[in-house]
Amino acid sequence: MDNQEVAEKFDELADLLAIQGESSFRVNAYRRAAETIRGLGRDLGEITQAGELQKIPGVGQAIAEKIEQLLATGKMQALERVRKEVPPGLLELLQVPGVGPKRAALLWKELRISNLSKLEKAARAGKLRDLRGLGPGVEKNILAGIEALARRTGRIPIGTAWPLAQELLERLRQQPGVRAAEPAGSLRRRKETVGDLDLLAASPDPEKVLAFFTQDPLVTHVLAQGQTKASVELKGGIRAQLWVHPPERFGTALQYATGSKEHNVRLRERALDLGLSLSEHALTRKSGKEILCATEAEVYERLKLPWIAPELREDRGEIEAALAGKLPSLLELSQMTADLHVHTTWSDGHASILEMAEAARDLGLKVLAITDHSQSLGVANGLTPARLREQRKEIQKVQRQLGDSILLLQGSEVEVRADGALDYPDEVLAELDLVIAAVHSSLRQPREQITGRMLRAIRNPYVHLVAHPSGRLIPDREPADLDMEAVLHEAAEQNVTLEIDANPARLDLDDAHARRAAELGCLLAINTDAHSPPEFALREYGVGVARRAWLTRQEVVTAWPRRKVEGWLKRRRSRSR
DNA sequence: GCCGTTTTCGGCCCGACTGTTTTCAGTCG
Repeated sequence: MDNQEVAEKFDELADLLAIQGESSFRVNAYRRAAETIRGLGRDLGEITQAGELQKIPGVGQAIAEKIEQLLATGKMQALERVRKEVPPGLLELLQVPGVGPKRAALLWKELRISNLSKLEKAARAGKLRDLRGLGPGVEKNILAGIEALARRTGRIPIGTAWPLAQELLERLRQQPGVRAAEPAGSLRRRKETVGDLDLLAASPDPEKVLAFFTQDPLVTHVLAQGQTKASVELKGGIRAQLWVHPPERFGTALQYATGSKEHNVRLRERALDLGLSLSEHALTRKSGKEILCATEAEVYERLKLPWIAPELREDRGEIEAALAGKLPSLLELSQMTADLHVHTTWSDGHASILEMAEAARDLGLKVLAITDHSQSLGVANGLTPARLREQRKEIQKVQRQLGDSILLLQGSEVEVRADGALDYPDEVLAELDLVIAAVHSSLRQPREQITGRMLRAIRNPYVHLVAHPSGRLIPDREPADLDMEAVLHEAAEQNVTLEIDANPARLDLDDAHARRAAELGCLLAINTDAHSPPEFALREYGVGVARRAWLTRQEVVTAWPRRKVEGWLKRRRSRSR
């Protein structure tokens, strides 16, 4: 059972107990534990064996025992018990906007409603309005909620959400009176997927801005429009909401809307410790006097903290680090110097070596590795050793054409075969400047097999880098069942660098594993895996993952100066002699 | 259920909104 599954069990336990009317503090303790477990980047099994479960924040004796039980038996007694007491269908009721634990319990107790379809039937029959605390309004909202649920699109990949948000924000910024317009929520924190687009604007005249927003060409429906907030549906069913705050309160507003919820809870506790109350409108002294913050930096300053980058705001230790003066100096897009994984028309790319090299140079990159597919990947027109040698000549030709402005490397994205052997013999690998090992097939092998296969590839002395290690595709393909902790340890041991594939459909490694990799001493490389020049722009999503993983320039090979990258290539190679 | 250089017991974040109410409960973010 992996971390994700354990987290889901605790979330379920929390939901069920909430329906039972259990103390919200206890319920929250389970939810917090679930959230922390999701962000660990290290297998709970490992942590259990090391006897370190209770070192996880929010995990005490009781939760530690439940985790151990889950890992050992696949079940948790406490959960099994409440599952018997609460009809399982009640959990899906919680998905309906307007139905929380209290109402779910009421619906069950009074009307024996135990699943969504029964709820819908009862609502249509007008039976909900007679319940205590409910009325025709709630009934109508619940029906609307059920319909919204039915046409709900899943989470939106950041690669879709970010450009849409930028387009909306750009138009807002051009409106007179709009002093600032920024993304907020998980979008600003650069999560790999977002639920909706949270946008924030500063203006002394909110209603005018909101009216403009609801008229945007991207908007298909206006779901709600008040004095400070509007909620709309965009093409493709994506939801967006805009809050407009007065400029002098924009700092607290942006801080609040950026979240995460967990980070904000910690921040408000911090405020209370300092005799202040923090809300989206202001910091308030006990006397009732407000302290207004126009910028986020002022909010953090008033709380006697350095400004914390949005990507870190997940309550994964950033507050403690800030207090200790140990926040990392996060990697920035402008620091990127290299891309070590791109394709050309030699395999399945859409542009020539020259076109890719010029595009990279124009973006200011100093090193570019041409890494077309290896021979066994027939569908992608993989290169035989003979074609590989021809390609080398062309790369050299382009290098002469472009001169010193950018260093071109000949690499290859070499298939790791089902048994862990690489797709070229050693003498061919030895001719390459850069060898990337990558798994594209047999991704559903059992854990032991695919882990062993990956470890064998990492131990190959010619391998510099492992591409998109988990093989996942968002949202279509789950990651391979890898023992990632073993993979990261071996990579650290063998001095093999791990990729953060910047394509928003991959973002692989993910943030949690990238952070763990760095903790273990691995180096990382942010590559675009570009198949055409415009895809170099995807770098920023890889940088987002790296920042969420607390990475600094030092840990990211593709942010190093050219000389240092060359040294890195040789250092690995010297091990192979 | 967790947590503690104020505490091993008694706390545990904030406000808007909605619909139901005559002062508040529930939900949401």
